Amino acid sequence: MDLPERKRQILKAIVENYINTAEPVGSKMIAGAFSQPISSATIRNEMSELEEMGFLEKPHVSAGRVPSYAAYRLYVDELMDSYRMAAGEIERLQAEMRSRLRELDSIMINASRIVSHFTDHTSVSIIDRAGGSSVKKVQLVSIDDMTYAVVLVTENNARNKVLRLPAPLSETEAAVLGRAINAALAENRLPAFAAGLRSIAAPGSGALFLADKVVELVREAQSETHASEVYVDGAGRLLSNREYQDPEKARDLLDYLSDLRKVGGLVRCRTPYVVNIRIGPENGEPRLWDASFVFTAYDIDEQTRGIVGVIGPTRMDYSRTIARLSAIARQLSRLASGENAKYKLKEPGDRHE
Amino acid sequence: MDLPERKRQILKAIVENYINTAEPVGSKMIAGAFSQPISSATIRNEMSELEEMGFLEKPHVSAGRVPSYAAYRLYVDELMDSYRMAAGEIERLQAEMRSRLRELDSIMINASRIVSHFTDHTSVSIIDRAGGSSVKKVQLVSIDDMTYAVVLVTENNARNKVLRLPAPLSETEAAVLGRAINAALAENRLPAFAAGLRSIAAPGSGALFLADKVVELVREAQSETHASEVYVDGAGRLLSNREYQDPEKARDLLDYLSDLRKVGGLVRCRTPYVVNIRIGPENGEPRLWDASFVFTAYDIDEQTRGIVGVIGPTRMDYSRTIARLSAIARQLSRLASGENAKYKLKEPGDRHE
DNA sequence: TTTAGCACTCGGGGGGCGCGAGTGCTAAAA
DNA sequence: TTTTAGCACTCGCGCCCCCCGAGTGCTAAA
Repeated sequence: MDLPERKRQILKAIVENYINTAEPVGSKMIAGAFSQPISSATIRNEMSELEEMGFLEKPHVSAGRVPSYAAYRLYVDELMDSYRMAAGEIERLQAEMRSRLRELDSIMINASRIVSHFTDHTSVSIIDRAGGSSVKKVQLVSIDDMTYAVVLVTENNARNKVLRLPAPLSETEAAVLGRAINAALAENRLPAFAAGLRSIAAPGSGALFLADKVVELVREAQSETHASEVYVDGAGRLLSNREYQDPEKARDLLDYLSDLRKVGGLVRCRTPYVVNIRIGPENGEPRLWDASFVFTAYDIDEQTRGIVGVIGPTRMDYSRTIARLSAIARQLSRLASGENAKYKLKEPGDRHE
Repeated sequence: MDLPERKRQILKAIVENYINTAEPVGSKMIAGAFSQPISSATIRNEMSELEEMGFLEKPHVSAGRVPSYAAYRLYVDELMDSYRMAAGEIERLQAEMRSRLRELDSIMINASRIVSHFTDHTSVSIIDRAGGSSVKKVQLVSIDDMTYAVVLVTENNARNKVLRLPAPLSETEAAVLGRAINAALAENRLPAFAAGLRSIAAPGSGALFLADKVVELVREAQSETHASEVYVDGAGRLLSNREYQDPEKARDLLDYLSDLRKVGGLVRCRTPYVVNIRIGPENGEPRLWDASFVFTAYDIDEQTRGIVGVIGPTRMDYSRTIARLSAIARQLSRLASGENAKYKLKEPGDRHE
């Protein structure tokens, strides 16, 4: 973007002012904010040009100007200073994270809580199994002869699902079935195995039902992020923003956020530790047109990636948010990979797109 | 409550009117609603008596009256007609539930969703392990030699937690440890076993760490409802109510709801299929003073109880909510116990307190 | 005991008004 | 040519005021 230096400075000042005050910015305000004195008339000229270029908008004739989406985009791409967290902030963050994140599988919920708390925005936390979480092992755990827990063991996580069988299955039968399933799984011919079983076993038998379910669960585990792996926290903080004082708007957004599958689908982010920013319409989803979604990924292991992000008004303090998010992501990754960081970590605010 | 019949009718009409309109109710309004003609002056006399008795309040001199908490209490206890769901409604409910609730352990999340959808209120869903969920079996599943999933099998559910060990532990060692733990668990001397292990095993060894963690997890499983077993859905629906148009109030309540532990603590409900109603201050929690919490429990098994409920303004349509909630609870229990209902089920709206 | 009538109360909505922030334009200064 | 000062103009917002009307309590008659 080959915008003359002075226009850039003016635009930057306007965006930052608006971020802080949520009120349209006038020419005098900006004139006062410059080091070398410059008259408000000059600013006005520049501003009306910036408006023609599509960076500013007027809510009405005699109010100041408000940044457009294009302005925010330019701001985060080129104008924004990167914010560095003070030592104290970082310490508080680390302390809080250490105390909360003792177990690996509570990472998601707690990450969400921490992000929301430290950024003062509504947060989203997602587990993303890139290309599927290659199930390594399946364990059938008998609860009673009609009820089994299927434990799927993946790279460094496990999850279980409890199923009720249509017909009883003894523990020894289950053990046999379990071995067969794992053998099939290792050779990657699980669906074939289940199909084969269908011709042998009695229809409606517990073993057949269980085998089918396992195939389904494994497939599910390997495909998309699913709802149980999306978590939203701090929804109430949305309401603190002036733009969501209108209950209609807030309601729309909250409703959207409670559809976790959709929220999970928002994220297409493959490069870890790069902070992604989606401003307004860039999100696709109409209900997010006046919201921004800022998120970043962290590695949990080679197959699994966590994503944390915040949702707030387009007028959010991007540079603070970015700094905090990436600090949190680095910490998370460090904790997830057991302190002995296998992955090269970037400095906060290094890159974003 | 020995209130004369006419006063009861008037109070009932006022409460119902207010539930529908959210606006203070005047004497004429009520006079018109009666079958035998009765003058507004008479109503006014009655109303001012009801006010003295603490059932009505005046927002200001020249508005109508608004029911007090006591009035809602009396209303749900004695005045309210019980609402019966139409056949169509029940069918839709059952269809939706069948399609959503295939797996047992997704009950909580989906129950919440269904309740929110059918009652049009914010819903809460909790798993309550009355007196602890007696862990029947512990399974150690190796992910790699530094990482294990501990699967706790309870009456008819399972949950797992992934732990990273301080030192490696082979799969065969884990199997031995697993057997020992289960033996100890069966005889209810698990803590003693872990303590004994401490004197034999090397400090900092994987086995010791794991054993300690298992003890901790079992204890945790046996104690309180914990955060991962509380789920809130449809938070946005709060904002549809006139009383939460004020973002301040809405924010307070949403913040409260996002503290899941606290929400879990709200519920002290031991009798299943009885709809409990906590009106305003009855909830204890100050942030719920102008909200009502209506909930009911359903049996999952002898040890485990699910709780579903809704949170809304004190002016909520109690009788519809009660009918729907108890229909949902009965369905849930039926599904959870595999259609062959072991528990005697009540009719909807039968009892509540 | 009920009812009609009446004076009184106030909250809320609408209209009018003035303030002030902000703009665009023009003309002079740099 | 660019910057700046000056000025007329616009218009949203807050303020005040006032009136309307729903609703009340009281009193006196049925």
